[in-house]
Amino acid sequence: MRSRADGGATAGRPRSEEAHQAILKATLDLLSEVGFSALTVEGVAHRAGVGKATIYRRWASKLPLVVEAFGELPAFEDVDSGSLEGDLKSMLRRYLENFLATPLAAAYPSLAAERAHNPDLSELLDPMLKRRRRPLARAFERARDRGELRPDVDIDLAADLVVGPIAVRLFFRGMRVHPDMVDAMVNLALSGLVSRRS
Amino acid sequence: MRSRADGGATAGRPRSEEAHQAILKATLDLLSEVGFSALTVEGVAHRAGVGKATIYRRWASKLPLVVEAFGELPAFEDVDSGSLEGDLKSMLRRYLENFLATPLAAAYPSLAAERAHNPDLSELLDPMLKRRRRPLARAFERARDRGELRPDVDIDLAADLVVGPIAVRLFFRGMRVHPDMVDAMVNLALSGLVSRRS
DNA sequence: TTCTGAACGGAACGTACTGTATCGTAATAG
DNA sequence: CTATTACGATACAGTACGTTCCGTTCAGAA
Repeated sequence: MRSRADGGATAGRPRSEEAHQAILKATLDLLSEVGFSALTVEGVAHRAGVGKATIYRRWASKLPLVVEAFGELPAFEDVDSGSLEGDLKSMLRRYLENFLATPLAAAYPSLAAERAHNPDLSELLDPMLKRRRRPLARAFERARDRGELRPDVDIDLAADLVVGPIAVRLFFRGMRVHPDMVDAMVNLALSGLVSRRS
Repeated sequence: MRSRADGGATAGRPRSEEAHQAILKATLDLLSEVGFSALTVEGVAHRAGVGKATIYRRWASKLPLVVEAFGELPAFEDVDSGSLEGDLKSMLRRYLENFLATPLAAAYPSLAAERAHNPDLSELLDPMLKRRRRPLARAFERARDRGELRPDVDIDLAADLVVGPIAVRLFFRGMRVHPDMVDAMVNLALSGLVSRRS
């Protein structure tokens, strides 16, 4: 995920992997501290102890840099507990436990907003988002194979149903979602809203 | 929602309501065209045909200006169809029909991201977000009173369950959500994911 | 009517940042 | 060794922020 050609084995000084990692780390640290809007390439350069040109040799601008840094943040992890309920609760609990230790809350919505006016960004983001979501999709596939899911359920939409409430609370309402809340959320998505009376 | 004191009835030239509305309109137009990041106060001033100082006399910075403009964007509208299903489908369909005609896709996530590093913003946003969500909450209250909801359902969480998938698709996945998709989404939230076999 | 004061658009200003270019030095391959 | 790429630090032209200023306009008070 290098936005700029990194040159093959040619005569010349090789790119410094140390600088590369220092830049990504500085980006994540500053995202946490000041958020996306206030993040500057100059600030990243200073924090990472590199020259600005070093950053611009690798990334065309702030946005692709933040996209790559974003890709290093925690996503859903594979869990196979034997039941959909177990998978979902475990996965979401893990995600939430990681959430507060990362700049996800500022980075993810900012990237989402940028993409509304930058179609090129979708090409960078979509594969990454899909990858990050993959463990969740697998949990649903297993559930369908086990006959746990209603037959007419669209798996993609099902995943959105489970992830949606958490995303709204974390990202849009700025709420603290404690990992213990996961149970109630998953239960609700699994059993639905309507009274069994109908 | 005036961020700067607007002076009572004193001797002096009164604030121009025309300028005020022109500024808000220019803000929304430019949000649509260039998004939050690329929106500049200088650009808004030029588009609205006002001086920069005119904007800064009313709003401390770009952020409160965008917040006020955001508050003018479509939200959920009150619908009372007699059933929860009818209410939800109607409300969400209306919301989606309006969505594409507004800069919601860029503005809302950006404000959400900003709030992660600006607690003061929560004080501006929270009342507004609550107000925008109120019709939805009322639909759930009516449903509970009619006995349509399962007795243990938390209304706030229920609303998040319904809104969540749409929010994820609109804001985070950059998907086109056609108003006709509303039926499947609401049906899924109402009936849940799990097979009736269990 | 004049006086006072707030607001107006346009412009100037110091500061910060963008993205590019440059420089002397460093690290490689051939 | 030469040629080449990369490094950090710095300079540069351009843009935008937020503040200040100016001449003009719009209102209330006297």
